[in-house]
Amino acid sequence: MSDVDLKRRRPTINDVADRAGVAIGTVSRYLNGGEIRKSNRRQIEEAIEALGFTRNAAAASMKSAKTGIIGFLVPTFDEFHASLLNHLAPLFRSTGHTMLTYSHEEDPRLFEDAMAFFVSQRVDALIAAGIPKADELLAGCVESGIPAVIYNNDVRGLFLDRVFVDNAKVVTRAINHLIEVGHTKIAICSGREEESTGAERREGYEAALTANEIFLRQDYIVSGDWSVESGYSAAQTLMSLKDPPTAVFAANYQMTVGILEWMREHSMRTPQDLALVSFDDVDLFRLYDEGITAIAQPVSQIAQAIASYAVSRIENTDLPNIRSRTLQCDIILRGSSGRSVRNREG
Amino acid sequence: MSDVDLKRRRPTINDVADRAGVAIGTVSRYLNGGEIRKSNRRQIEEAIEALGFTRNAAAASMKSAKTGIIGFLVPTFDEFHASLLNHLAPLFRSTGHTMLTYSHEEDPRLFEDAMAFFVSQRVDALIAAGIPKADELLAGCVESGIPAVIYNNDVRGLFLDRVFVDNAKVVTRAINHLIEVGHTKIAICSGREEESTGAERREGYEAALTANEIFLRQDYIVSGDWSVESGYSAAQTLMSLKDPPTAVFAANYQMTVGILEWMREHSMRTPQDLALVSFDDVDLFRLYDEGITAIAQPVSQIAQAIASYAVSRIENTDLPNIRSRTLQCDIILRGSSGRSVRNREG
DNA sequence: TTGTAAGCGTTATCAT
DNA sequence: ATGATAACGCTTACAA
Repeated sequence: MSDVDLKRRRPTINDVADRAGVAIGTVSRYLNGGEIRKSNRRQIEEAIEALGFTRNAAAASMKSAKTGIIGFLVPTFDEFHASLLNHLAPLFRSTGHTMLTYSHEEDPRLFEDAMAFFVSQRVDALIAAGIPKADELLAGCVESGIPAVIYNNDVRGLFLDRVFVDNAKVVTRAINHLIEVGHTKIAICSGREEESTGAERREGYEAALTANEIFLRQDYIVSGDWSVESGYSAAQTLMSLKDPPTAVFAANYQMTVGILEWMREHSMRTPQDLALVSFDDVDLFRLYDEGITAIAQPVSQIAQAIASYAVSRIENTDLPNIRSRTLQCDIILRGSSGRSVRNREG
Repeated sequence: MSDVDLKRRRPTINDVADRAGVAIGTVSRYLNGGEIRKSNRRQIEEAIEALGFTRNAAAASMKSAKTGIIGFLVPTFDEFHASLLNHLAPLFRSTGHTMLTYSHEEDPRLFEDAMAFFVSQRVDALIAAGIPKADELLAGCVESGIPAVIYNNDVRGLFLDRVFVDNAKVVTRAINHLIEVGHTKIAICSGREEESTGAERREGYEAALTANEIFLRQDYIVSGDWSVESGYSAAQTLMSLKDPPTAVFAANYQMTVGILEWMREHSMRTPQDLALVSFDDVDLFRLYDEGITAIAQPVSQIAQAIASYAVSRIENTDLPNIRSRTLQCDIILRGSSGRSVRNREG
């Protein structure tokens, strides 16, 4: 049968058993780390080596419930997720799990595809950022009994573990800092308000102004959509006002990049022409000019919380309560929020 | 049996068939898009909905050879890979494939784990950056008949499709640019020379100097390991020379960040104090000061080449020849390589 | 310790 | 178009 040559049928546990002169049960036990007579062990190892056998995970996972796979639904491979994934991978690895990613680009249809895919793969757990409309989709996963952990955006009313950061609180602190330095004309370039991160960051902004009895000017509140472009046009909008702000808080990294681009094109510098504080901290902010003051998410802690929730649910399928963890962010003070020359209120 | 409630046994095609009052073969045909009598179709859809059935991919892939999965062995989620993955995902999606990532952190053991995992999952194809020692590992995958595409670093002697960029050529052009602007004391912070990208980028550097009859000073050649730290110490080393360079080429993004950090700490600016050209282009380089001249890899084209090689091999398992594609990079001229005041050779 | 055999949830091949 | 049934490659009792 040259058929074997052509089709390259992969060797199975049967082939290994044949060649080693033992039963398939023995080979299986060998593969799963059971006790094997020394001579047989050698035979089996020889056979596996010679045949180039590798266990078919699909077949294996049909009997044993666990696949060892944890599926991560990545919105997009941005800096935050890149960092999060880099932290998460070793954590899952150390508990014997394999993390696989599937990117959905925040498209609900792709999110659904991703979910369906992971469910069909019978992953042991799912990690996802809550996105608008995710609730219905995640509900199905909850019903099917697959443990899931969500982060970033809340999804109400589902039996899921959650890991968040205290967006509102840290933003309030950041705005307070701008106020202390002398700013009163403080604008915000906010993210999508349908997402709880977007809403919370804006709430934090408003809370700070209110607490300091600074009037909430609607023209200082510009809604972005997290994108670089929306940051760029927010800067444009704000700086075209008759009474432009002296400081702006941008609710994420990308929008800050957009703002910086606009400023560069208009030869404006920070903090002299506009003070700046950004959510998320990246290389750029450390190196840019005198530095961009930024809110750093505790990525390592976030990763740890996610991993521990996921793994504990896998190992103990009937933990009765939802767990929820809200972590604190740090503010990294840099030049962009420094005292500026001409920003004292007249 | 409350057993069902507790264990939450997932509904199978059998349960669906029972409830719909048809045979499992019919349900299977429905699932795979076959012709079904209208009344039955309705019954089946009702049953699937009511039961919350989802096909078990593992079971399915036991009979049909294809899994529809393409495995990507990611070294680390850095900016280049983030971008590459973002480009690749939709391409594979459009051909009906699912791209999954597994990160190996350039650790040969993890690389091996990743390979074994994907092979055991019977992925349809594998994408990997060549890493040193990858050859032995990838050899196994070639033997087992899984098509693979490698990029970035070459791995000689294996039947694999390859996608590269012309590292040497573009670096030569970049160095020529520095020479044209008046530099002769040009240093390099090179990457790992065991990797072909590292070696080629250095070769490009040397070729430019040689062609311009500039003596190759060994003290201007500092070996880094691609990391931020190695860039930082390279800057330190170079600028401590009695006769320091006036320009430096850094072989990747991270090392440039390290160099910039060192320069910032020592209040040096670019290009006045040190001209700079970097491999890889990122937000930072566009926004930094007067900008950092950078070599931009054609990520979109790289993704397209990878996807087309992978998909064509999956669809036609016996393409006789290895395909190889070498793409050209662009040089984005910015301020950091501008004519500097005090860099004319004395 | 080992062999035997019964599944696991699909797909595919038959008749019908 | 549908139903019955034999694989697919493995794990896991159970018997030996």
